[in-house]
Amino acid sequence: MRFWLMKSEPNVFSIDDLVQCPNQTEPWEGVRNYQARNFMREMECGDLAFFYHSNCKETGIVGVMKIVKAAYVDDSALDENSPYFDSKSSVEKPRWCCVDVQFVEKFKRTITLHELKANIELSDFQLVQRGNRLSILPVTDTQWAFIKKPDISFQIS
DNA sequence: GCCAACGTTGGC
DNA sequence: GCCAACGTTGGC
Repeated sequence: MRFWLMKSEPNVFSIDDLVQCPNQTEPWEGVRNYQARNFMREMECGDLAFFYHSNCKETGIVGVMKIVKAAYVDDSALDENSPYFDSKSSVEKPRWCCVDVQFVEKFKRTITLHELKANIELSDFQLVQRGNRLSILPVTDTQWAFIKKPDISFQIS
C-alpha cells in the first residue's frame, strides 16, 4: 500500500464536502497535469491519501481519505459544460483520468503548511520544496508516519 | 491581488 | 527540438 497527498481548494471541494457525498465517496476529477495524472495511475485500491486544502486561509493537511477505485477515464474532460473540459481529449483517446476517494478521517485541526515546513524530518517532502505546484504527490511511509504522530503539534520549531 | 515558479503551446 | 509567450498554481 502506498501513501499520497491530494490538494483541493476548499472553496471548490473541501473535506467537509467529501463527508456530505453519498458513501462519503467522490471521483477526484479535474486533474489536468500529466505528472499528477501519472501518480493517479499508480494508485491502487486501499492506498491512503492526505486531503490538503490549498489556496485558502489556513493551507495544510486536514484529514485522510482512501482510494476506493483505481484510475479510470475522467469524463469531465469530455463534457463541454464542465469547467474541466479539454478539447484535446476524446472518447477514443481520453487524456485524463480520475480515481474515487472515500473519506476516512478529519483531523481535529489543520496541520498547516507552515508547521510541515518547520519540521526537518520533512525536508524531503515534495510538498514543502520550492516552487512545487503538483496537486497530487507521493508521501513516503516515513513521512506519513511522522505527520500522523499525534504530537506533531509540539514539534514546531 | 500580486507574483514567483512552473507547465504548456505553438511558431520556427 | 528550441524557446518565447502565455496560462496556471498557490503561497502570501
